[in-house]
Amino acid sequence: MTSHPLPPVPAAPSGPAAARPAPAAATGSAAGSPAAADLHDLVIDWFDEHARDLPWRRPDAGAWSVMVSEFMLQQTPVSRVLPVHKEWLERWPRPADLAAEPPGEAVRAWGRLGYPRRALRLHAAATAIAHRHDGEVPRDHAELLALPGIGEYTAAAVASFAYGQRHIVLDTNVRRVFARVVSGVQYPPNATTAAERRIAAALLPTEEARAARWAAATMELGALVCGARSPECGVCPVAAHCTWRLSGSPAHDGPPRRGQTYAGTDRQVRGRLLAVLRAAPGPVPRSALDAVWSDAAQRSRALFGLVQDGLVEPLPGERFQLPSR
DNA sequence: CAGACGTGGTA
DNA sequence: TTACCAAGTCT
Repeated sequence: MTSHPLPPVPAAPSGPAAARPAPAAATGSAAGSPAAADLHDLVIDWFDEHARDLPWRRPDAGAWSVMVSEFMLQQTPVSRVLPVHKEWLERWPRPADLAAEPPGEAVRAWGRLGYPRRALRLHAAATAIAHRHDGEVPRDHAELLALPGIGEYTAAAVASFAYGQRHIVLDTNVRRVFARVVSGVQYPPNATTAAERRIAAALLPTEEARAARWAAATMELGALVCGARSPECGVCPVAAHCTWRLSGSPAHDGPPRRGQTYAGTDRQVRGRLLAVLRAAPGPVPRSALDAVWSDAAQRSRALFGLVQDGLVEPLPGERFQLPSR
């Protein structure tokens, strides 16, 4: 089954509004349709053959490895997570190992992954696990959701990937795949909608292990084939079933999808400030922090914010360090 | 619900 | 070079 013969995929129409095949008009919920089972086979077979060999997917990877990877992968590419995840698991093999160190060490080891509050939350989550869950990453979705830094997606991802449970795992990759294959649009809405959850629920395989496999497979398909910028329909296992493609791959219409500026923002200043703290072995004087940004007002605002967020600890004598507790 | 929150790669 | 994008969460 690893050599599932992919059906030949006709080239996408390149001309203007060239004769488009009638959009497989809303054939209704894919729920009961036999097409659902077909999709499962096609995507899972593709996954069997093309899934990346990632550390947190190996048989010997425990729930903690999966959980750490999920935190790191929130808004950060796999390629950048790989080396840091390895360091973390070697240094802190279990939640209790991380919990035993000050949160500042988590922030320091987070390096340049970005969004360092995730490091703080992961440390807090590890502490909660050590104290209230006997050191074991909880299996229960609600208990996972109650941990800091774990939201709807991550709770479902850990329960599904680490424990093989049946959950709706809706991340940006899966949402994009469903938007195209099922809804026939290029991109999903900005925020997850009830309609998307309904589609995901209808498509989720009944059998538990298969549901977990499906979750990982659809995510991987979105990451490797059905990319945001360059969908490679030529190698897509479900191109023949893709509503978006069958309707001529219409471009996204509506308001711009995002708008994420960075240069000159408080975020950039925070990043520079924290970089100084991470590089220093101990407390640093305010003068060292003053050097990273010329605008004094913005600088102090950013520093204040970091202290408020618990990412920086102020010390007597105008000195600062990463949080010691 | 919109906006804040880091960083670096790619088109 | 600018702009978008990368396995979200929290307020």
